[in-house]
Amino acid sequence: MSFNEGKMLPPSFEDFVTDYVLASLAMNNNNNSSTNNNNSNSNNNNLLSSSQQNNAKIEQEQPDSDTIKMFVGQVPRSMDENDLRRMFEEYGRVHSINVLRDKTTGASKGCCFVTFFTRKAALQAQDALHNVKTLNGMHHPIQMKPADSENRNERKLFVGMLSKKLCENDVRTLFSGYGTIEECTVLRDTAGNSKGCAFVTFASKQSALSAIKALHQSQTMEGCSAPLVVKFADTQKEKELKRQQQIQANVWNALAAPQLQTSPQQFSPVLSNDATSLQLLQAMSGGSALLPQQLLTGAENLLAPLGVQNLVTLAAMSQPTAAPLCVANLLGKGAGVERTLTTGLQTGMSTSDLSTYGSLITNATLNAAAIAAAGKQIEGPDGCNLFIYHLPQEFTDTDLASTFLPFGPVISAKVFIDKQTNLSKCFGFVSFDNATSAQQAIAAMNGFQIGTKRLKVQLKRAKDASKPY
DNA sequence: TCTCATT
Repeated sequence: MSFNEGKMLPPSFEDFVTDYVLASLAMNNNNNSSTNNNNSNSNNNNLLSSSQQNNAKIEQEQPDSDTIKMFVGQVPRSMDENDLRRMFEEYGRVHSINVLRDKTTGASKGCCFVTFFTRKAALQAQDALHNVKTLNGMHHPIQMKPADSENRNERKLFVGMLSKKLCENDVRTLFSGYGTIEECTVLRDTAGNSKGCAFVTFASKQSALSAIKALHQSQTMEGCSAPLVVKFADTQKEKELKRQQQIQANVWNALAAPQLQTSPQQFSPVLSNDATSLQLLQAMSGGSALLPQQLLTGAENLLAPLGVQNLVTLAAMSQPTAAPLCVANLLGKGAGVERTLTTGLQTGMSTSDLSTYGSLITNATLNAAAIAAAGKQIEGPDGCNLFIYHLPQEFTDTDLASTFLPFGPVISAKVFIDKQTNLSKCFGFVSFDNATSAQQAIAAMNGFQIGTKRLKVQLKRAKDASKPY
């Protein structure tokens, strides 16, 4: 699906972060390189027409059957299909090129596939470019190799707890007895030192399995705290999962930070400050390779002053299906990026007006405190009372109230405290004055992950529900 | 201790 199709869904928070950051970077790039007179501004417009042209060519003439489709990495994001075609055509006629792009933003992911008409041209290009030529602005040379076949992941091993003294050839030697090695890479830091782990891809899955059987935990290498690890490398899905967990961990760090008591005024200045917002987004997105490293350091500290009151904001932003607050609008506006998000859970919430948003938060915080101060639990009508389980240990009545206030008028919020220990039992009740708000809160917050646990948010059983008659 | 990217 193209990013400029009319029926586009509201972008996920992840995509928004990417979009926002890319837009910011793009603006900087344009400013910095205004003398270059490059055409990166019009990339998106060119995209559709160029790929249509490619499609037309594909129908007319087939490449040789033994040609190799190549994957090409370390491509500047500013290069489009036309730029790349020009580069590759030095090595032979190019059948097709496609730049890998973010589905939502259309921004290049910094890599592409290229298919030459002949195998020979593909290999010539690889010879001339792979680890040889470094494209403008890149810190590493072009990486060019046959595109991954679908089953590559099940032939690819991750090797951990490897002595840092071993180089690629040492690792190859170690694994050579189990089958043909297609690729072997030792992971290194920027200084070129081994990170103590490697990837080894065998030509067959059977070889990979043999290597695991024979080598996993077979020895403890020099300088390693645990025996050698040999296992299948993470799949794309697993990496995505880990990334999500990292996001939640960052959210959790923000919430569990010691400075939980914040004044209501603190929130809107944070949002109105572009640099801080960016850092907040980075911390929540688990960081991104796109981002300058120095901005990432200390992001958790920056998050701390936000406090628990904004769990719902964080929840909304990291969970695409639930977006009760339109923070994206505000940030987009602040960065000079036009974006429209029409989620409007409650009337008036979809405003792009920063001051309105600030006062919403302020009111919510004050209300939350007031509700918590009311003390004991009040029941709403049937269908308006929620049972919430897996709350963070430190969560207070006020936190609970402010978490659920954006979904509607909360008349009561109570975390249950163990009488013996005075500690939270990690569950509580929230009551709204209407059932719709309760349903919206369930839709948005049930399953929201904090650390390794997920909030359980469901209707509290009606008082007489347990009675069988 | 999972690469910068794999439609």
